[in-house]
Amino acid sequence: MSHGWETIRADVLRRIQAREWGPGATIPSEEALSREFGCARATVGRALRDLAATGVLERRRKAGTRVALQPVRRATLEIPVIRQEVEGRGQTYAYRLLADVMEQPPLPVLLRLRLPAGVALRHLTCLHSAVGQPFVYEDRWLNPAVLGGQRPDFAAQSANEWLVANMPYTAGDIAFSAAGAGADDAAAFGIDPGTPLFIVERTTWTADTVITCVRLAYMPGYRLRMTL
Amino acid sequence: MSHGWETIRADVLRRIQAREWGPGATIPSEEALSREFGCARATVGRALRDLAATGVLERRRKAGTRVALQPVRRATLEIPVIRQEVEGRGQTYAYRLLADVMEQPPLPVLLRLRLPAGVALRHLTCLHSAVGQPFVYEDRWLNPAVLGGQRPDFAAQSANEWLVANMPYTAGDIAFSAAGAGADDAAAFGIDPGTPLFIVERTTWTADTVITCVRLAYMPGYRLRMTL
DNA sequence: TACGCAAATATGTCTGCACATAATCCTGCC
DNA sequence: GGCAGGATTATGTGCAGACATATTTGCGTA
Repeated sequence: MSHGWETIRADVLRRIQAREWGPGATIPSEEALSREFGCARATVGRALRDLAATGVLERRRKAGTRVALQPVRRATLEIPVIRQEVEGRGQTYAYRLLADVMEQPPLPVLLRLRLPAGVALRHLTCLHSAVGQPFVYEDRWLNPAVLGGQRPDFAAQSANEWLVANMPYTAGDIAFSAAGAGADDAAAFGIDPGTPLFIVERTTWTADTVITCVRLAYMPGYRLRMTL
Repeated sequence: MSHGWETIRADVLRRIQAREWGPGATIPSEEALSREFGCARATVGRALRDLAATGVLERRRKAGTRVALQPVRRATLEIPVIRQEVEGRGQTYAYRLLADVMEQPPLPVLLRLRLPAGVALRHLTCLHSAVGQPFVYEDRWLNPAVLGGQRPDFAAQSANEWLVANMPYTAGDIAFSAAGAGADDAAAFGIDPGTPLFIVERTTWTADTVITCVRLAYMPGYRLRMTL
């Protein structure tokens, strides 16, 4: 009857979609299902665990497995390096460093990085282009301590790429918003101040040290797409 | 030594972060690791599979398991019903239906829904408020066929909530962008046209039928946050 | 009635084993 | 040297059984 746990997952999902098991209903136990499908309990468990991970099912010991009442839509967003995003669309990518200075960051940045006042950080601004057109204007604050003696050439390699290669597997958070172009943004893109721009702000850190805090302003009209 | 596959996952991750196994390096086989950890191969497999799912490892049969060279950042975004998003912050939620008519959608909507020209859809506009302030202005096109004889009262229950309850587990895509407030948006929020707004556009369908296509305009200053 | 403890139960995890599958590696032939 | 095809090998999946753990349920008692 079945070739594999994916078949079982598909069948369970089908029954849910067909309302055979309605929202909130408790579905049969792993044991019962394994008898029905003629396979081991572990195999059913694998299928149900996967559906629970995507939010379709909710499982609790002893209480059993039930169809989620308000299925939370979960979407996984893959955040590529900007170079890859551009080249993945078959366009030519270019990068230019605009500024690289040590200075004290403004208060909001300090708060987000949980740093005391008076600390100086490396402040980088740069421009990513696709097909010669400005694509993303980047404004980054970097903790110089993470360089650890190395002196990467941020004019040649973007800080983002250096970080993925040298400080990978970090924790962080990310926020999306819309904002009117500031003076810097307007100059970078050659547009009027106030033009709506899509903004991404990221903060990353390891267990003990803050690494970087970056604001990315995307070209007017940019859309970030993902699949549910 | 080990209490469970999560311990093993943590230890493997630690070694990767400590550069014991650098980016691109092939790590020992499941067999070797299971001997080292003193557990069954399946247990190691579970840990490595999980790390592969989060993008830290790349696995291929026969080739073995290697540390991802360019670890793709994956973030999982949970998309809540707007009511839950507001109430989850301890704020009072209110909903008001502004319009509900049958009409022919504009071309971009038809294209996204892959419908032929001339089809009429149900066009709903409504406003979600938090603490009495406009929070989201919603502009939705709904395929009337999915109602299937039911006549939900969209003045009392938002179309979104009706859909999660009655047409759950659908496929779809979602896009984020920034746009200047149009006339409708400006009227809904009481702001100047052109004010930058955060826009979410969603299209959902089942295997065979298109369900709905919605544009959500969030209040000025809204930030969508997620954790890496 | 209310409360607390014990039994029952469904999921969570682990073990050991087996076979399937996909790549790579290597050998031998041309 | 180059190529085809088989041997090798690491992961992918499955099975059966066992024990761990979290809850619920129900029973007995205050």
